Amino acid sequence: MTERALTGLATDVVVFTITDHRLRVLLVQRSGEPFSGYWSLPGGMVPINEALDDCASRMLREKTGVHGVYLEQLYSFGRPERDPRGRVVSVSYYALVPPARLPSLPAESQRLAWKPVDALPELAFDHGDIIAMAHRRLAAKLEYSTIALQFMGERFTLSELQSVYETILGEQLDKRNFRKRVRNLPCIEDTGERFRAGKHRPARLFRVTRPDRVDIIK
Amino acid sequence: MTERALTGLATDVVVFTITDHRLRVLLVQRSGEPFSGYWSLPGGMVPINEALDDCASRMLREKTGVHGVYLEQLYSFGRPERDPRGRVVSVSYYALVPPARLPSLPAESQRLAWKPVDALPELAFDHGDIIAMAHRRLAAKLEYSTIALQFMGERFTLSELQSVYETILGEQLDKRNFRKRVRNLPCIEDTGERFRAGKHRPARLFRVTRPDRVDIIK
DNA sequence: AAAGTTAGTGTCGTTCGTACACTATGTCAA
DNA sequence: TTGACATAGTGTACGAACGACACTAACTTT
Repeated sequence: MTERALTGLATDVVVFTITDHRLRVLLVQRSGEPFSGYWSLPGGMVPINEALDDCASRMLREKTGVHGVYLEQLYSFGRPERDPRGRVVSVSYYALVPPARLPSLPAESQRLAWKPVDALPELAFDHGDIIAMAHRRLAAKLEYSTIALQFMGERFTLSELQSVYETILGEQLDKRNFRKRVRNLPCIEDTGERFRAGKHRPARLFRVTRPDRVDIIK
Repeated sequence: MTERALTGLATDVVVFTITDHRLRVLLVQRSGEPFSGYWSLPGGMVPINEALDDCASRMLREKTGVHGVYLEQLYSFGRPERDPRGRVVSVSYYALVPPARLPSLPAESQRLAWKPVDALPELAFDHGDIIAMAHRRLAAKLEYSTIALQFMGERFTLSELQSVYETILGEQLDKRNFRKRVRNLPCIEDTGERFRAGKHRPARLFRVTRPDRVDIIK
């Protein structure tokens, strides 16, 4: 049994993005003990004068350079044994980064990578539980909020949006029913424009009217 | 500006009950500074070796003697200025105590009281925010889970259950629609018994089949 | 001009939510 | 014993939302 002297408060952030039709999480490979070689969520200790939200936001910015994206507190994990070095309670958050705003990860650091949620490497601490809970929360929010729009860029097609839903839920959706649901959301608006890609009919481009807002539906 | 040296982790518990057709919260009147005379949630520092859930559960038991009731983590509040004495992050919980299990509060301590949520006294720290969030969460869960059953005793009438909904939501519900919804929940079962009270027709008594479980509906 | 590829659309049946008012069964008092 | 009182208990009809389901439209390439 390790000495239990240290005590601390950390934030960990589950940073989601979608690329290549897979939901991915930003992970850092640990170099020191404990869990050397294992992967962990970006996070760190909360400075004495920093709000929890600010700390999570800063963690995200320091690792990715991304700011101003959707960020929400998830849960606090506090099993005494979760960190073998001592008592560390983690206030966890999750963030959504649209693929269009993906930073190019610094090439030197192979220790930072976007790993698919359905094929995670070995994770340190209880970070597997944290990611699982974040994924559940995200999937649940798809059903009753407009949170999925946080993954979209400036303009997008309905097929792209549908693909986001399918990727997060892990199941196919009916195209006509999906469009029925989504077309009369007040926060989505048809720009008259079209988007051509490949040898087929071009798609209408849509825009989010209030990109910063996540509305609760119903 | 006060010295910001102290740092700590606390849990605070919003303990709900319903009596007299009002949703009530257990509050403690503070005697020392800061916020002397103000009311606050039962809570306290988390010991280094205690899990967060266990700590919240213990807080509840120490103040009320109640144990084994519904208890769920709510949110972590961590604005640096929330406690003027120093940095204290609060991992907040909420608990539901059925009126039937209400403890008789120790008569000596007038400092412990069940205050109606719609007429709260002056609250210390950010405890008003915590209670508001707990109330919102509870009301939201009424819609898509069987959480309201946590307020019921061993046997109960549908009118009593409806009253719980109405008290938490702060609005009247239609009796026939309510009964339609609730009658075919698999977790509610008609005991053949009747309950007579007053000079009117006696009501059927129901029972929860799995009192410990809260199911998600739909 | 034909083949390939994705975009885009409508109907029907079912279920769910909601609005709405009267009868049933007990107690109590005159 | 009977009538007044108080709460328990019940059904229907309408509109909205949801889910299953298959074909046509528009563009590119060869």
